[in-house]
Amino acid sequence: MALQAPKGTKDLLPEQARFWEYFKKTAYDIFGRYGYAPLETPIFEQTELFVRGIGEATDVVSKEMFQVISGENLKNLLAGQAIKAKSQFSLRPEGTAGVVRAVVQNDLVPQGGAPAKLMYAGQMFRAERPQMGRLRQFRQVGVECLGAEAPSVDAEAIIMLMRFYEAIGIARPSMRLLLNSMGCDACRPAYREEVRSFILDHAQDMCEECLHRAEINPLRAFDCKNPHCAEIMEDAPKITDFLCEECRTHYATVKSYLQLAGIEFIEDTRLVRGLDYYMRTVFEVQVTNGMGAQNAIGGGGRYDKLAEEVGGRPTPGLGFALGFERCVIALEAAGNAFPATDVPSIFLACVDDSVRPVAFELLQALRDAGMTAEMDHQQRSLKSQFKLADKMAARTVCILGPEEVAEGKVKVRNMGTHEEKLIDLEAAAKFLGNFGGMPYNGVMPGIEEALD
RNA sequence: GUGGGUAUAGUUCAGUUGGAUAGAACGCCAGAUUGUGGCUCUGGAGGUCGUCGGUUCGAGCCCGAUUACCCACCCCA
Repeated sequence: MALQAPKGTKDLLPEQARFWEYFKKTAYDIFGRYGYAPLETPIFEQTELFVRGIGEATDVVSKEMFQVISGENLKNLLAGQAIKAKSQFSLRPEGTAGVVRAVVQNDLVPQGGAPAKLMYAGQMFRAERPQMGRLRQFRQVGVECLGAEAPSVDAEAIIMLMRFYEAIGIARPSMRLLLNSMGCDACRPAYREEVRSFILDHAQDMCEECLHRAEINPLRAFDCKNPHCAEIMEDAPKITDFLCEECRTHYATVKSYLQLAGIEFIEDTRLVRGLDYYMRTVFEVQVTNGMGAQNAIGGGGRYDKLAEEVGGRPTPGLGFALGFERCVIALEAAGNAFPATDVPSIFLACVDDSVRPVAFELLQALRDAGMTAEMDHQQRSLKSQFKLADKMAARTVCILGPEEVAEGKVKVRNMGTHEEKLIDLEAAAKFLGNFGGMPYNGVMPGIEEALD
């Protein structure tokens, strides 16, 4: 059997790869207006960074990371030797930890300095069982703002996130923005305990999974898909009733900024994020139709303690990540095609094989002059060369036959108007440079005019 | 890690209770007066029916195993 791409990975075929480029560019354009600058971090990091940053008990860290190991260390490991912590690497399962590490390491938020606003785009890796909207290698675009605690940071991030979705063609009504506050070290522990005892009080009615959650991370019981559990959790204590004064004010301010900006949101007290570093503001954007089970196209929140966790000085942070592949699903489900990339091109058709060297030479000249040009490479008939030209949406076809070449000419055909003109081979590149950029149905200029 | 589903042409899929040369659409190739595309018409190429084994006079179809993919749980973007 032919070799295949690894499970859970996908090739981005040209159309999709182009869209990925467009997707990144659009994100960087929009986020750039909000002051975010690009940052590229390694695709693998010390495993310890993710363990400390994301949380040892999270699923992402405890069972979904791809380990990276050099051949030498693998040999040592198989021989029963330990690998130094500094040589234990994992492919990044998300972007935030690496960015925060880079901020700390490069001191991008010096004491008293302005916040560092950073954005990234790239592949993430999680060793999960693949399904719709869930791959082992997937692409995320994300932003991180380090060094500012104000709720305006949270609000503007959410605003630009929604702006981005609309810019790439996901209609506002098809999305819903969920918002919640998870409290902070001051108020969350008490709440957490409250939820834990609530679950234990209803132990006989809850699924086994939730009982397990009660001990590990009680808040995750809010995510349980079991309808019965969900029903019970409806009556569970709500985080919003437990927020401390600071968290309450922060949350209220974020909401008021969003309202000011006309961004609709749904307060969802059950929204809890699975990564340990989140606190205070958390949000998630979902698309409801055609997404399968994985309907979150983006999400994020505040993580004011993460920098310390990674060994830096206390630096508040906020960020989000959005999934490229899931956005593509949302776009396709809504019947939206990728933006067409209309590259006007020129095709050189050869009447017989004798003129191929001449065509080949002209082809390079056209490309050197900045045009997109192509010829047949399969000895096809003239007729099918024209079909090829059509397929690549060539506006112009140059016909080279023994007769033309003998006179040092080339015949230029406007595929829209069927107009044909004989011009000198030597002047062809210049002529086509002027003509090639014309609208499909445009009239060819006179030769003197074009060569002016 | 746990369930369920699918596997037939380049692609999307038909294929009746097991029966002779396995079909369609689209795509591809070639023609339809000379050296010229889109539309139309005609013809043609292309399949070890995922793989291995079993039942049977006979298997694309039934049984078992295996692999791959998909979907769901879980988790998350």
